[in-house]
Amino acid sequence: MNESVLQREIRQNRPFRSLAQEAMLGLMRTTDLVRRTFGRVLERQGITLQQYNVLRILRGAGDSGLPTLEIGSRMIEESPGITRLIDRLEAKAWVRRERCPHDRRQVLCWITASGLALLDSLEEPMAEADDRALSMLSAEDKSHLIRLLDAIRADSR
Amino acid sequence: MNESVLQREIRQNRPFRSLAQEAMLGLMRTTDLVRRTFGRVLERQGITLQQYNVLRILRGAGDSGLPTLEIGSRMIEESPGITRLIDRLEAKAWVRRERCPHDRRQVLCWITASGLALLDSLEEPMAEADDRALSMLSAEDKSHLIRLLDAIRADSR
DNA sequence: AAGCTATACTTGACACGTCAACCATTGATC
DNA sequence: GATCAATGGTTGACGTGTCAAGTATAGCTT
Repeated sequence: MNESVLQREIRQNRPFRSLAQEAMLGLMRTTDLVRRTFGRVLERQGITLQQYNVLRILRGAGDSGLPTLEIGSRMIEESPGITRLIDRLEAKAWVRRERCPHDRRQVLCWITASGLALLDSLEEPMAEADDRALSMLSAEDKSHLIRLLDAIRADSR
Repeated sequence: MNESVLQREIRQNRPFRSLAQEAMLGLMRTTDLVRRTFGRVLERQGITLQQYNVLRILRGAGDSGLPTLEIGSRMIEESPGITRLIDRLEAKAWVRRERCPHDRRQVLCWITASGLALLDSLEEPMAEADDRALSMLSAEDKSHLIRLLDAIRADSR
């Protein structure tokens, strides 16, 4: 009877139903772990992972800005969360919002200069965190992991 | 210039800093996706993914039950969340709690008969969800994914 | 121009994760 | 046996994900 790594990790004697189950559980536990690792890097600057993601999306959008829901669709969330997330970013002056004159239903969002400065200061520590989190994998392993994950997402949409 | 799958997915023109960054982002997006898939299966029974995990842990513990924080440590969370999570499970009568007579600081938790029945009824739909989520991967792919994830967790602890 | 539907949010409610502060009980120390 | 630190849990506060319901604006239909 050979016990898997994960099984021992969660002190569960019941065997996995299938490879698929073991992989899904591993996926969730691994992601929770790395998410917390990144969270710790970011919390030093008073920012959360989701807020960081939004700022990066807005930086990518440049001067033209982005409507609220477009930001939401580039993350994975449903809409309602985005409004409040951006409320907090605006409160910290990392984001500026303005009702769009052409279509008054939309609210356009831009990253501010201080938001850009924040992202700059996080560039290096975050790159380090990425590398450290996967330092045990070879380049080939990382590429393979990327391909496997791409495949999972491609099919479940 | 060849654009990665993920890059197109998030409509971001900036290239990834590294393979590690691309893999991390892929990990988070993929997990969010599958988490929501499972969530939809479970919500039909009025239960969340975390509650489901706790019930499974308690089923594994059997008649001797488990102290509150021990449950927490088998999940990934910090302690405070567990108390309230179990409050909700107790409210739905899927879990029973009792202060431990030998060490009155501890609160032991057991899954109830109706909790067990709930798990039984979820066994099949959850197994199906696992398989469907990874149906595009061969057995070899799944094993490889499991190994890669195990390796990541083993080193970041 | 009035009415209808779709779009783009916004708000309220509830489940979680996480931190900090707190309370009760134990167990070791003096 | 009193004191004190450690252990096990709970509570409050805040950020977030998600659903359902509501509001304002656009744009098409008639």
